[in-house]
Amino acid sequence: MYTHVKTFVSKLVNLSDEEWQAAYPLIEARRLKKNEFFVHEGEIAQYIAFTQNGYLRVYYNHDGDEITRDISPLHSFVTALPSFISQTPSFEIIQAITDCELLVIHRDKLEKLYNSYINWQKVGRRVMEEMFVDTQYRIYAFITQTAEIRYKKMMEQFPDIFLYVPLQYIASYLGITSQSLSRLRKSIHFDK
Amino acid sequence: MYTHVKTFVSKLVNLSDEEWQAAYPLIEARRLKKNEFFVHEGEIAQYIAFTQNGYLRVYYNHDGDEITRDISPLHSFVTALPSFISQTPSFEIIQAITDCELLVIHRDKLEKLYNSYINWQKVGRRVMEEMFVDTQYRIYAFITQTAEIRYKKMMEQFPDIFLYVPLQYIASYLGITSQSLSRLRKSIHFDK
DNA sequence: CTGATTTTTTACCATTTGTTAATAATATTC
DNA sequence: GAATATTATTAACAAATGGTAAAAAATCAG
Repeated sequence: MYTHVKTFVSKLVNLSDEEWQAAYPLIEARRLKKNEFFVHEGEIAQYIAFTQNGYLRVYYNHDGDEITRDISPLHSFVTALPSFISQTPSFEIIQAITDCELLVIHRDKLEKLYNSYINWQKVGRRVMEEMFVDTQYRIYAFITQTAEIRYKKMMEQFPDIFLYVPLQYIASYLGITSQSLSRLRKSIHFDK
Repeated sequence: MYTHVKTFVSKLVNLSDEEWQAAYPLIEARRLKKNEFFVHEGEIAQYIAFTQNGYLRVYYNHDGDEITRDISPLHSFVTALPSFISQTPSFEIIQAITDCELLVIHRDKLEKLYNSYINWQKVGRRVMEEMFVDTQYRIYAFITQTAEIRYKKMMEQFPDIFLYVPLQYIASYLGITSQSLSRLRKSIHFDK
């Protein structure tokens, strides 16, 4: 059950059996059907999720458009961080793109884990560092690359996402309209 | 001497006097003249800085262009994180835009501090969380806003930066060429 | 299966931004 | 302060992307 999350975390921090044992009772399994919400708009995000299976989308409503900030890769941590950190209503919405199996932990229990084990605190720090670096690369991509290149690189890096995720979400993630993505895909096919 | 950094950190975590006392001997003051480097290309980033005074620019060389990922606000933490974390040669370059007064701490000493005090580990996590959230907002801005709006918001949020930082760096930070920024500034003036 | 809904594609034109090149303005150095 | 280097602006054209509307394709619900 914990295979994937242990693999993920072990790459960042080496935890003892005892430290893992302390965490297990705090973790819950949760299933989401496609289109179900993990965080509603205006709700205070109480949980952080690790995706065992399936894909989540993080987005918000902007003048009637849904702006997709993130499509979770398999086996990654997801939460509406601004809300989760400051316990304020979330403008970000998290929804299941496919049926999902999640491991989730409640904020209070995570806080307890953080405060009881310096190594879990360290996991929190290391996870955030990695997420920050990933986001930095995405900013570099926005500055230096055209939408076409961003699209091609995304296909290379996350080919699985294209099997399950509607193109309109991918377009928004890439920072373009779905019409632009269509045009771009067409021109790529003719290039070959 | 530590006023600004204490103000900054205290907003995230409450540290005891003892915890602060443990940190002081590990912190060094460093001055940089305008255009001096804090991290050279290819160097392994050994230090993280807090800007007491002055502005740093984080950028990298891309096909002969310098791509500015960050212009440090006053009183903020700066490092070339990918290099700092993994101790690999840095593709990111950090350079002083103005004369700077920095507080710096060596990676090994920071690591020691992290491993000795759970609350310092927590500071590391909280700083990363805030930086991650800031970066997320920047991604939303790239997706939803035109360069003109990004420029206007940057003027509101960091008016001081415009007093000291060449426009070409600001243009790159905004994801456009300096020519585009010029055109955009011109049209804004006529709007009023 | 079939009608309804959602998603994707297409087309046309408008807008934004990039590219190149030249000039103007500003800062730096001797 | 004059010469040099750097930075900022301008212009004309090209390329990328957006907006709107409609059609086509795919998916969903009963």
